[in-house]
Amino acid sequence: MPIQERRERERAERERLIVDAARELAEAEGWDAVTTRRLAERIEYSQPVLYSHFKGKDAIMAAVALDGFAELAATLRAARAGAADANTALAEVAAAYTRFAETRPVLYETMFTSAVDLTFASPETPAPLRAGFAELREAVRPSAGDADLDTYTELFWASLHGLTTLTRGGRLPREAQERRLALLLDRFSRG
Amino acid sequence: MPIQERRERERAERERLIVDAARELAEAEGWDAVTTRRLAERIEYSQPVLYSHFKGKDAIMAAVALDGFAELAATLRAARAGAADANTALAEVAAAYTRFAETRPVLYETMFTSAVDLTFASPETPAPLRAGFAELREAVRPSAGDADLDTYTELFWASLHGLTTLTRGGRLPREAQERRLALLLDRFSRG
DNA sequence: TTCAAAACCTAGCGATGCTAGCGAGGAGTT
DNA sequence: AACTCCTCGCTAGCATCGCTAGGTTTTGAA
Repeated sequence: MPIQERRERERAERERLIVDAARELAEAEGWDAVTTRRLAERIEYSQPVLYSHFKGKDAIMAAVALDGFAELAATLRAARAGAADANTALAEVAAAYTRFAETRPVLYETMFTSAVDLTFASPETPAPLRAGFAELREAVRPSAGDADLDTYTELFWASLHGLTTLTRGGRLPREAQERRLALLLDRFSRG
Repeated sequence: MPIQERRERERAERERLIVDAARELAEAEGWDAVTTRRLAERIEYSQPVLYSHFKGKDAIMAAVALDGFAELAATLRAARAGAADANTALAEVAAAYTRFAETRPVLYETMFTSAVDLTFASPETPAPLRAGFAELREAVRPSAGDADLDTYTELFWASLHGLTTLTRGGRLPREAQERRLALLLDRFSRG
């Protein structure tokens, strides 16, 4: 029955519409400005339609976060692929990471604040998260030495994450960010 | 006129009452459960009294955050003071930091989420923030080498912060936290 | 004792996330 | 082609939120 298929397709399209609209609004004005009423108006449907797709506003935020992880993974992949040797690859990946967080602050915050309770290095982790983690792992692999690779990757990710969030929150002076990154790479490059 | 003094004293006491009650409630049930109505009931005053002390709920959260920074600074100081040599001092400080974040998750999150827009290493920074930063700086000083000390401290702080927030958010497996910490110390201990 | 000025409370506003319940219109059956 | 059913999306409304206006009580001084 192709009718059922068409309906499912249309439903999927509308779900995409919701997530994209939510992300655009959030990135432009923050999540407080993304009310269910505004979001419904934006997609030209009524409010309750949102709840036939998502359990609530939190679930919409989680969907946006997942999109963000997919985009981050792609960004890191591109950065790593375009580098000549291992050390510049690591530097490029780190720079791409902070650039990503800097240019999409709301999206980045959503990715790490929303109630997605899944770990990075786990089998049941969503694919985009695993992909991003894998990119980082390959980037740090040459300098891991005899340390456990996953643990080493986690620490590197945590350092990048700490740098970006503290800088974004105004806790660290933004003008010294490059020096901090250089220091980080210095500590993580030499095996 | 001692009457005026008594009033100011009572006002200060009540403000303390508000902040403490807010913190207790938040640590027990999260900030969403800290409504202005519940908070007012808790301190046995009416709602508008809160607004004669603070501009809004955000300001109350900021006050709680500042208390948290003072407590963190004291914790770090105690950890550093009780260590024999430089390397164990650094390890003790790092352990105390993550323990602090682990045992007071809501407080810690408040400290870094609330809209306090002040940097660590700046003259106009509140004292508790400066004190905490100073403790970290002294802890990492012996291993800073020829790197800029403030930048080095900021990177160390950021790494600790990233580890705690990612672990708390469920992004990193909790059972490997000690190994990550050991790896961090390994990278930051040798000058 | 009177009076002005704080101090504080009751009541209510606008907005939020979310849901109940109804009506229209397409899908399937005879 | 007519009828039934059921999915879909809407209107309307609930409970609760942060916050504020306006009046009432209490307080300290004349």
